[in-house]
Amino acid sequence: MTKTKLLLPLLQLRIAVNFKKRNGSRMLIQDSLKRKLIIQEDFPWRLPVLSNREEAETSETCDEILKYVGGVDLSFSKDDPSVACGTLVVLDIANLNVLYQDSSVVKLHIPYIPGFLAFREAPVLLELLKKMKTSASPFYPQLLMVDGNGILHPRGFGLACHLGVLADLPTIGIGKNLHHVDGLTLAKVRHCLEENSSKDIITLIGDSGRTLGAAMRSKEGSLKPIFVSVGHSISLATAIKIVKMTCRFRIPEPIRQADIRSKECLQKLNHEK
DNA sequence: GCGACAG
DNA sequence: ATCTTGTCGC
Repeated sequence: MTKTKLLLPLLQLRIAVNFKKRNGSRMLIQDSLKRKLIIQEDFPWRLPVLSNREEAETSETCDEILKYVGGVDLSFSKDDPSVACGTLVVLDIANLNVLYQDSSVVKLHIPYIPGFLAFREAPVLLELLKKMKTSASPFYPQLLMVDGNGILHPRGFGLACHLGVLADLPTIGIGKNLHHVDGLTLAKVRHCLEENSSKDIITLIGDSGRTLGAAMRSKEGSLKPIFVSVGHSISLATAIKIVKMTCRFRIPEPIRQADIRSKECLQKLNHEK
């Protein structure tokens, strides 16, 4: 009896120390990957003109035009939270049709810790991208939209940045909830949105003065915004344009489709059991 | 010390 | 992330 009363706190202490150590090394990894991060335009293509897309398709120039937009998301099993399905989709930005889809069911060993989402989710998604690249699919994305933040992150290096750097792809981070960072709070954001009710986008500037992203009412008259931030090799202005082009509903279509299809994948798996 | 904390 | 029904509206 007394033994357990003594050992329990010791075990908890050990666990807490290990937790701190692991996150410390993860912070170092984030800092070192961050040196490769590009926060400006760095891609070979240009945006399509959707109002007259016929013309854009057969443009006289030989410039590359953005067409293949990827989306990634994970869903989790309700029975076993360590079982997840990662999905990669690629849509045609001109009509938002799904051109490619692939899913992978995996067992996760790393827990979700705020600020360290990438260590849990990135491995599966990178594997899906790698598989697509090595299979020489003609639809390999020119840009990736990620379910999670970019530089809107405690150390300026969220999941979207992590994936962008490691996959060497332009990425855009999309948050469905605000990660409270650099003095930003939901109350402040709501206040700003109410003040400028004419605008559907407000820039998120932290206490440090840095521009971290944008809160965007992607659906007409919707109160709940989405949070757009730069992932890799793109500017916030371009990221916002692309998000607008891909929003049929509140969540941009590439991410929404990845979400829907990853859930379907788990459903099927459950059904087979 | 307390609260906050993407998915 | 996940558990959850109906319901109000275009």
